[in-house]
Parts: sequence; structure tokens; C-alpha cells
Amino acid sequence: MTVIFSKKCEYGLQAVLYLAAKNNSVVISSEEISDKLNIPKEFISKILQGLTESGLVYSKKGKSGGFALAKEPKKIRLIDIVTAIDGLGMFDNCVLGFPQCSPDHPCPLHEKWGALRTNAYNMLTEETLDQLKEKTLKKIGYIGHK
Amino acid sequence: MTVIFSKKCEYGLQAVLYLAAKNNSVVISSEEISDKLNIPKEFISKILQGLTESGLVYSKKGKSGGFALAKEPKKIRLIDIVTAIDGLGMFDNCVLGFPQCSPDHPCPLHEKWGALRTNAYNMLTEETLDQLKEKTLKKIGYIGHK
DNA sequence: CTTTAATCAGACAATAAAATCTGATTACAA
DNA sequence: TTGTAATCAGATTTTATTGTCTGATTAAAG
Repeated sequence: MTVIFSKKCEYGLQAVLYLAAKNNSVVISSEEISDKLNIPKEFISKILQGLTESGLVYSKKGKSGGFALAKEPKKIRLIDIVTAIDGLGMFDNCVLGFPQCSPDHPCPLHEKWGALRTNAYNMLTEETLDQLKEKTLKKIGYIGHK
Repeated sequence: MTVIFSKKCEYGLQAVLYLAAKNNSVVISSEEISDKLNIPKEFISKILQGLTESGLVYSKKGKSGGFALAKEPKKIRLIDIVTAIDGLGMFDNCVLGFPQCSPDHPCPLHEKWGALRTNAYNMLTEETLDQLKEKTLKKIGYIGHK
């Protein structure tokens, strides 16, 4: 199977978009996120713990604790989440898996793939959580009603 | 970790490009491919067996047997290899892993990601093995000299 | 102060992907 | 016709990812 982001990263992106879509001054429990997004509770908890260490997410312990964004949604880019969870290997490694793929010793797809990859990188760098708020609300609203 | 193609698919693409770069009237053993591309011998053997079933690769059994392309290099597109090994999930599934992602109920990245994905699909559909022959020869030449 | 409900830490289990092994079959060549 | 070297088939092992469990810690609320 082909994968763009790991499951961990997909879940992380979903959860962070969810936090951004809700009022981010209130913490949200991993249970709510798990229920609304159909993600195993313990798993999303682990993922958000990681993002907390990365400084992207804030966590409040104890009763009525939960998670919120650590910064304004407009200051969190999708690439920040991807970098924190999956790293930037996708943008560095050779798409064909050839060793030492570089401009000096390019793989057969180096230029063409490089261009596409740059577009993807730019998109993830330009998109911030606040820009996706409306679309996220629509999407999670639909998930709820299914 | 983030992955575009599975390791299997990377290896498969490398091997098929290798077959196309050599004179494709002669069969090449999995051992040679393994040596030249640094791919585990048994693994690339398995992968090429799969591509043989898919009709993309020809195999000759017995002593002095090996693999060759089943068609002219210009009639084999990269997307054919990807489809045979990884399938088209990468182009169908939601990039964020949301359920029921469709034009009617799009995920927050549906349009922007869709455009990038279409470009990737088109590239893989346009590129055929013969077009990449020169670049492949250069690349495998360098691997050999490392 | 005690109960409750949350994160947190780390071990554990299940699944999937990658790689290896064993033996059978095939076909060329001496 | 016998030995050799290859694909082929399928089981097995290894490794990484995904998912679960247990218990500790934290903090709010009665």
C-alpha cells in the first residue's frame, strides 16, 4: 500500500484541525476527539502528547483537563504538524529509493518529481489551521451525522 | 515515517527501469538486478514474479533464465508498475484519512491536495520506460562506481 | 480529604510490511 | 542423462507501525 502520511500523522492533523475548529481557549479531552473523529482514544492521546512536547499543543492535566492549541491557529502551519510527526523525509528522500539521489546524481524522476514535491511542500507551508477552520467544521459536522 | 511508494514499489520501479535500460531482448537474472541495485535478491525476485503475473514482465525459467520486459519500453508507463504493486489507493484515499471524503463532503484539503495529486498521476501516466532510459543508465552507472 | 477524571509514561499486543529461507520445478549445457 | 543455475511457490522470520493496557500523577469538585 502507498501512504502519503503515516496514520499517526493523519490522526494528528485531524485532531489539530479539530482543536482549531473549536474555540481554542477551552481544552478538549482525548475522549471527545476520539469519539468525534473515530480515532482510538489511547492512540490520539499519545499523538497529542508528542505534539505537546513539540510545543504545538497545550495540555492540561487532571480532572477537566484536555488539549488545546499552544499557539494561535494562524501561526500553526500544516507542515509544522507533519514535521513533528513524520519528519521531512518525504521531501528529502529519493522517490524511487535510489541511493545518493541529488542534483549531481539524479534519479530518472528527480526533476519532475522534485517539482511536484515542491508544490506539495509549499501548500503545506502556506496552509495554516485558521484558514481551514470553516472547511473543518463542515467536514466534522458531516462525520457526526453519518 | 512518510512514504510515497512502498519499498516493494520503489524496488519494482528501479528493477523495471533497469530492464528497460539494458537491451530488453536478453533476460537478466534477479541476482544481477540485486547486485546492481542493492536490493535483496529474494525480494526483487518476488516482486518481478508479481509483475510477471501482471503481464508487464516476461520471465524465462531454468538455467540462464531471468527477466525481461514483456512489452516495448515505450508501452510501459510508470503508473502501470505503481498500479500493479501498490494499487491506486494513493489517488483515491483521503490524504488526511477522513472517512467518506468526496466532492460532496470534502476534507479541508480536498481541492488543494486533489490538484497536486492529479499532477502526480498525470506525470506517472505520461512517463514511459523508454523516455527514462538515458537517465537510468547514468544513474545506475554512478551507483556502480560508488 | 477523598473521589473522580483527566494526562502521562512505559510496557505490551496485534497487524502489516519487508526480508529470508526451503524446496520444487524448469531448462540449458556438458 | 546428469549437473547446474535459474524461476517459482509458499512458509517463515524480522522489523516497523498501529493499537491497547496498566498504573502513576495531576488537579478539579464535592
